[in-house]
Amino acid sequence: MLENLTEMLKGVLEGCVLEMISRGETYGYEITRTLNALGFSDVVEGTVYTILVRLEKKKLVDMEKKPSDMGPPRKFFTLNDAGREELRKFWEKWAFLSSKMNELKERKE
Amino acid sequence: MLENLTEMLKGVLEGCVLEMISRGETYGYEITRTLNALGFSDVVEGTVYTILVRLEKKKLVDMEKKPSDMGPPRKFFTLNDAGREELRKFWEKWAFLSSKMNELKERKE
DNA sequence: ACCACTATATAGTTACACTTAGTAGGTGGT
DNA sequence: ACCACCTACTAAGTGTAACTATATAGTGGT
Repeated sequence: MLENLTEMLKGVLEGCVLEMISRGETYGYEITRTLNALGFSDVVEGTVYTILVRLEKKKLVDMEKKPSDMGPPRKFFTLNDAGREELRKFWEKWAFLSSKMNELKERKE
Repeated sequence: MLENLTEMLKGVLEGCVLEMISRGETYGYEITRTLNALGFSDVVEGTVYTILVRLEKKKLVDMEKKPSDMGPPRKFFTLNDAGREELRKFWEKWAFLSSKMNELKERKE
């Protein structure tokens, strides 16, 4: 339906994942499905897993492996303090960009 | 003041440049100054020129070189039909992303 | 046995903003 | 004449993050 969003998602998708984790313990496959349902229909598992690996490396999330009765074990993620701070900064940046883009779009001369 | 916006600008800055050109004939140095004044204070000439080269390669803009009384000659850019179509798509994508991000942010459960 | 769904991992590619450094023209001060 | 500073463009190289493609594995239904 809509053209390729890829480039516009850079720096945004990671924030979305952080936000989703902040709503409560979740795992990669579920995050992917939620993103798809939100409207980001082209986001696939591979993309989300690389983000999760990155978040773990940056120590913004905690992880706990738990069995599932629907398939292989799941890796559940929760935000830690650093993650919450990062998320706060993310929304701050988004608000800034968003307002500037609006300013540019609506600007009359 | 605000942290690094770099990643979030990917796919956005090019659209901003297109928008600015659509407002009337302009050139790299001026676009950079306008972006800085808008609030994108870290955007430098080098970044804008690479975008302009790309836009020309993609044949979204027309270029005309003109002398300046303030320094070296300027390369003035104008949008062509393909550029206007690209700009329209850009704002469509931005509107989509923007609304989805808002949905995610405001979501209660 | 085969397929579909659930679930994770990862090497390689691409795109784009950024860094850094260079070239050049014009003005004003010393 | 020289220098500092602003104007104006170019281009090679870097870093980051989303995407592509593929592999592995558990569970349930036919």
